[in-house]
Amino acid sequence: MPPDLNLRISPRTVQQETVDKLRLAILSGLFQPGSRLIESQLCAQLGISRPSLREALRSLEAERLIEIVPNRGPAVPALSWEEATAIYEVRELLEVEAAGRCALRIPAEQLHELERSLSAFEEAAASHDSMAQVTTAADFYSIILANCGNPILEEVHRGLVARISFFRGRSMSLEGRAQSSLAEMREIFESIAAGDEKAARKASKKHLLKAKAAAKVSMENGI
Amino acid sequence: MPPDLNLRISPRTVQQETVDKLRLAILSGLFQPGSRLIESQLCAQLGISRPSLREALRSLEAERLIEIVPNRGPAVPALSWEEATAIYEVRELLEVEAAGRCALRIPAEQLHELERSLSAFEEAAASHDSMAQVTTAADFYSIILANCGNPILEEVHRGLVARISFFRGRSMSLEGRAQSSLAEMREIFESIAAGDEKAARKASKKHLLKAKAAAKVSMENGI
DNA sequence: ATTGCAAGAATGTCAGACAATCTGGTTGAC
DNA sequence: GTCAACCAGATTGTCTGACATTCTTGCAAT
Repeated sequence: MPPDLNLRISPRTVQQETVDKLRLAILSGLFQPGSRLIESQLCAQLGISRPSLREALRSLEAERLIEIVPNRGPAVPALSWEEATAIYEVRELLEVEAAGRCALRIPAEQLHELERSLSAFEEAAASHDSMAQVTTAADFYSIILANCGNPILEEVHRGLVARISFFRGRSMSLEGRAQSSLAEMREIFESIAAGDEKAARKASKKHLLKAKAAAKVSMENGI
Repeated sequence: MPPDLNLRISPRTVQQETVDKLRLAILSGLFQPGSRLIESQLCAQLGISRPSLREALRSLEAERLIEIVPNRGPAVPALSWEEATAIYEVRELLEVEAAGRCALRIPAEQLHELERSLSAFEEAAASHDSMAQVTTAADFYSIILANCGNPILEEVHRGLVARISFFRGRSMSLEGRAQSSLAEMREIFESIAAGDEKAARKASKKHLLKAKAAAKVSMENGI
């Protein structure tokens, strides 16, 4: 038997496409937090039937990207500051651990990729494009999480980060935040490159605390 | 405006009931890992329609309790040891943190409840009823997670524990594991009762490492 | 202005249908 | 006898349509 090349491309189903489209719409802020989603409208816009849409909505509900109240339907939850804080705290736990592990085990090639993503963020930071900043910063952390050696850590982290995407855009556009963030990320990168677990943990923790503080400021100013 | 009394009991929908029933069936081991779930059979057994069932299955898929491969349908995933290890590692992160926080902030009444749950486990451990042991041990940790002050920590933890429920039953029935577990849990409880964060973390970590080792042994022996 | 009600909108749930895909066993060729 | 192709049944993916229940909203009445 030839090795399983995983060539059997699993066909993308309507429900998968729909979940992806809706997730993207939520993460990019197309649906305002607090706004309700009307099934019939979404069906028409996406060109799919109600059963398919409802399956997709259940997936997103389980991801906590939307809330479905019986007889009221789905809505994008408005994150309270307490909830956001709780998420930031768990994120800290995970990211610090991931950064520490990464320092001990990241392969050279992936380290190079991490460096490239840092450069991409540097460019975005200079360009004052806060959307690009969020994306490239997310890439940076994705690489760290992907190389920490624990796929569950990565999976849980991705789920949590998605839920606070709303804040990330806002906080990144704070005066000076991008530059500060860049310095912190560079410190993380260099600690990992040096294989210094302890320094990587410390730098990662510092970065997250500052990010949390920035998110708080932006929230208090924001609304 | 009067405070939100949350008296509006949200009606339980068919899909919620179904998710709960199926989740219970999976966690209790009624569906063997690796076995496929046939929609038509489940519909008949549960007395519901296919759309409702499929919504429930999507929820469980997002919880990672089942896997749905396009055109092959849902199945209970057979956890590999690597995956289980990864889950145990993240669980350790979360539980250690929760135990530490708990030591600093648990209210007296909840502490008492924790003590009661410890007694319940003690009783179960003496009775050689491994099902009761798993349940009561889960209760014990639920109380800790519920009082750590971070609902996200609790939520993520619950999701992870559900995925390794299969192992928990097996490892708890190992010779002497229940008694050993009891001693470890008592140590955790006493650290928390004393308000000693550091000790609580340490005890919690020790407990998890042993649980992981027990799970490994039971897995290697098991199949 | 507040309350109550009625029309409309939206959701929860079901039944039935059909095409696409997978599975397993049978047939046929070598 | 073994292996490959193939066919029938089973199963899933998706849609349409329908209807009862529940929520929302605007209007009317006090």
